[in-house]
Amino acid sequence: MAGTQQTERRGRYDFTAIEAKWQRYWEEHQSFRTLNPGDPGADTNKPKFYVLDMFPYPSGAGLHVGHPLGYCATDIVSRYKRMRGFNVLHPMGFDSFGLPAEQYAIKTGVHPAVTTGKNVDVYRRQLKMFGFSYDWDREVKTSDSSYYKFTQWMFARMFESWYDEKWRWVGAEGEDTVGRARPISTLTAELEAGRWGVDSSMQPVRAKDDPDRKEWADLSPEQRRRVISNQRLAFVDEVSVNWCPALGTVLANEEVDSDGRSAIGKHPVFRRPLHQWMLRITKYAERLLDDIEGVDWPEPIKLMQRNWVGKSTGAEVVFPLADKWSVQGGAWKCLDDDTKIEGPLSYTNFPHAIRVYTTRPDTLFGATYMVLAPEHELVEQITEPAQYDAVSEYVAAARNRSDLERTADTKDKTGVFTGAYAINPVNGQSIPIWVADYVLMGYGTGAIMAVPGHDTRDFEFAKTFGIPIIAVVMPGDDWFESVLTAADVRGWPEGEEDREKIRAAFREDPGTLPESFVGDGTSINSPGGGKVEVPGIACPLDGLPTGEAKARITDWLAAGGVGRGAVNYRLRDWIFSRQKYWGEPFPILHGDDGEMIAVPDDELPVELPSMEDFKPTPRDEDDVDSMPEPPLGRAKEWVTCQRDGRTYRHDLNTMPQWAGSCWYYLRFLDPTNPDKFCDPEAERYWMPVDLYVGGAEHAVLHLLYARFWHKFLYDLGHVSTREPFKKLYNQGMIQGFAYRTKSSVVVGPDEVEQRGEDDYVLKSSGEPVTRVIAKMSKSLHNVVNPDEIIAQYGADTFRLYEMYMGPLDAAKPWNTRDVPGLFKLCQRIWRLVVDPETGELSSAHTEDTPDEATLRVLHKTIKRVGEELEQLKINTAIAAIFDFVNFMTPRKKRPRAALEPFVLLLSPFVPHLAEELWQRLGHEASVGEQTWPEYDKKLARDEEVEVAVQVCGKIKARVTVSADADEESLKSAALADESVAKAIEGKTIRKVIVVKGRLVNIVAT
RNA sequence: GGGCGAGUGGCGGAAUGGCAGACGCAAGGGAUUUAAAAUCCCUUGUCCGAAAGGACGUGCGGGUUCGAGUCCCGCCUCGCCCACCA
Repeated sequence: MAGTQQTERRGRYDFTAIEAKWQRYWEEHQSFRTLNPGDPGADTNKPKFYVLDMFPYPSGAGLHVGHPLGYCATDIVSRYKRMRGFNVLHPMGFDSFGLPAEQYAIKTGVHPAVTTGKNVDVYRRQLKMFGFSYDWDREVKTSDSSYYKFTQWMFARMFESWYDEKWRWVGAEGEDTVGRARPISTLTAELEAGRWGVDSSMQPVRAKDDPDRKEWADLSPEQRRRVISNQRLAFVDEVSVNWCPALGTVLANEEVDSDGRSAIGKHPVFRRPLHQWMLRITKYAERLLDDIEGVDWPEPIKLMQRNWVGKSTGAEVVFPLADKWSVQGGAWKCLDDDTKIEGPLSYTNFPHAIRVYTTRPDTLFGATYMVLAPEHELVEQITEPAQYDAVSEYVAAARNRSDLERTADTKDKTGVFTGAYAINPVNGQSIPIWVADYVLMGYGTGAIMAVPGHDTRDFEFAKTFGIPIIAVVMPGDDWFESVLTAADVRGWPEGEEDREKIRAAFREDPGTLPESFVGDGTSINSPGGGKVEVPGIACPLDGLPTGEAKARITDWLAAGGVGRGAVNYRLRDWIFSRQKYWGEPFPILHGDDGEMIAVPDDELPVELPSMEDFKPTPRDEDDVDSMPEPPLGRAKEWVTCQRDGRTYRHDLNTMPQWAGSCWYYLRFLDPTNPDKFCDPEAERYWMPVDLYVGGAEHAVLHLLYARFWHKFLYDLGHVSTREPFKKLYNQGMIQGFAYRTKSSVVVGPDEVEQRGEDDYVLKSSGEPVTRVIAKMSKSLHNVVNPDEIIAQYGADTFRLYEMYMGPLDAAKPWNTRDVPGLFKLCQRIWRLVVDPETGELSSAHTEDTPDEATLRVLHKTIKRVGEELEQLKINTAIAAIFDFVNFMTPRKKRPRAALEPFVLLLSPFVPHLAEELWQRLGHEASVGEQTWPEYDKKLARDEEVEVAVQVCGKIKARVTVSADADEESLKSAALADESVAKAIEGKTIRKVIVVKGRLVNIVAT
């Protein structure tokens, strides 16, 4: 008995020992160390391939099975590419600053530096367990001061740069580009030389573009400073944020629940305008849009980025306030004696007016009221005394509602009338001005002209408050038909005459229909000039199709000084500061007089001070209006510093979670460089990232921020590519099982008992439940920890299982029950080579030349695995491996010449097992250093194929023919078949379709 | 409300417009074994049939085509993202 066990042990597939052995080997031999150009021994003649994972955020829970999905895939690609002769860069690091670490630290009372360090160690240990071929010498952590030194350096560059929108230049990649970031010094040089001046809104302008400009020399130092800070790409501005007094901090929108309370602790959250650091990402909106077209990303992700930037075109229009202006003798006359107007009226200098943005200037004649956002600065000025109480009450209420609350129900429109009126510039009519929270301060100008006839929101509002609705665009018949059908309004008439009646009714009062018409059509009720005395020539639009009407009226607005064509983006500038402890400090010093300077490069990093008490200061929940002081404010010694005999204070904010991940892929190229974020030669060699794999949850924010950051570095000449990530691949989510009761309560697997096939009941009550697929979550107890799976089956099995679950980009449920199938595959592969009894090479092993059948299967497998890998179809590549093993298993002879190439094929998927087998087959060097096997085209292709024969599309027979049989011989072979003959008996052959190597279809009647 | 995906056996999933269900899991049968595990072999979409064989089958309804899981139109369900963006 003991003897049997011993021999069995000697030859069994001992994955624990094998995996430990080879992980040690790789480490000792530095198998995955990647050389940079210039390093001794580097071979830059080889093509490069940069495979990047989205580095993890090291939370306290450790890796879950979702993380390694993408990591397994990139590891397989890396190993494959190495064998294909590429220099492969495959690094890993940790995104170790951020809110969750701080929250965890607050909860446990342990300093975030300590918990983060521990978590990183856990993650690193887990990642190594999988046998991933990372170059661990290149590991980076965003919370290391040697790393964030450069995050700060880059921020300082943004602080000291402006965006020159007029700059035409040919970029490093040869494209002609308009607009780029340039150092602030270039702007001051232009201003000081008088080539540039400052326009009426204190924006720098070229001298030749604005004859009325102010000269730099005439500005006070204070004004000059303001002009410059308004141009910085990193700047401080007052913005409306979610302020939670109880937590003592500002929260991101994602951290506020739909009930307007904080996700953590359920404390009230208020909208407050606060000074925050902002990054001027909006300057890059157009380039972010343009360049997304040139990258190899999944189309849905590209679309999401486009939508996030949200470009729209239309016009900005001036609506003069009715009590300040009148229209006399074909000109605007200002009734306010104190107002002095210099020069002709234009969109930018028109005083006492509301400016709006619209995508539909063609509907101007249908504007029957206006709306200001509650935060709009004019609300206070224009509200009539009689309305004052109602308006301020409404504004106060809106102020305290979170964005989520405000947008939660979009059906019920609320608002109040200000008592004031504005003049519609196209027809001189006065229309009422309302305040309503359905207009957002952050988009366009924070004010709208409301056209209830042609906008769903305005339509609802107008119906609620009894405001007139005018039709100014006539839809086509389809629209009437669908609206009337949808609303179940009977009696859509048949005749032309009746159609005309419906159209007339719409023309008279579109409010009688169930919804507004928002599409394109033909302008009506827009007569223009003659009817009312207005300035300039109010151009008539009647009869014009929407597109033409837009163009015509935009020209008229510009000519009359009451508007101009405009482009708008949904994208906002990036709020870049947090009032937290665990993040990068800003490299900014504040002087007593409000002056801000960047910390000089040679004094970076600005180290995060070590603090015992890193918690935010909680405030009384009712203390809504006192400003939060960030935790860094308590590091008294750190805060103040002396420079040139003056006292400065460090900025107390820290950067958001996203900051470090904006450029980590660049640090991997040269991770220990103390002087530069990365050596330019290394950057030119490795960039761009050839394959970037990660979850779709980063589809917008991280990927947009990183692209912006990269483009900024590109503008300043620090990187050589316009885009950082050439190809992006989104791995799908790994889901878990859950169970739903009749009353739709979802419970986890631990509350359920399985009684039979697809038969589950609640343990507590015996109530039957059905199995459903749900997100893995702590509350459902369906989270799977990879450690357990690896302990039981090994890393190679784990890798195979995750890759075999389904397509890499699809969401799919984890089912532990399927894992043994892949373990069995490893064992079967093992036994193809090793005799399980003796541990020697299997007795079927032979040095003979493989027979033809074996060669054919082998070469087909080489072809299939390679082709599937190139397309990241790893699941079907593994299916090909199964096929090979299924073929080989029952064979009496397993020639070395067939097994060796197969082991090479295996090595990206199951690297430990492949190394062990390779060694047992008598090789010294690592399997990873071998060259990927080539297949013989002839052998990979079948000599004979079975072709289906259809009669009228129904399969009647199968015939075997030579693979390159031509159409004629295929046809005759098909017709020669008995059952085919029977099926067409007595019929005439109309047509024969022959698809070479596939099928023959005989059409007979 | 808008946008984008996806719906194929008991389950995970294959299938350049050309033989639906590769491969795996689960299930059933057999060999081996004192027995079990492991291993190896076979069966396994549904319905009718003893069998040969036949009919039906890719969420539902239409269409294009010699031929549709795949393309087009309309609907249903699920998932994800955005969400009053003027």
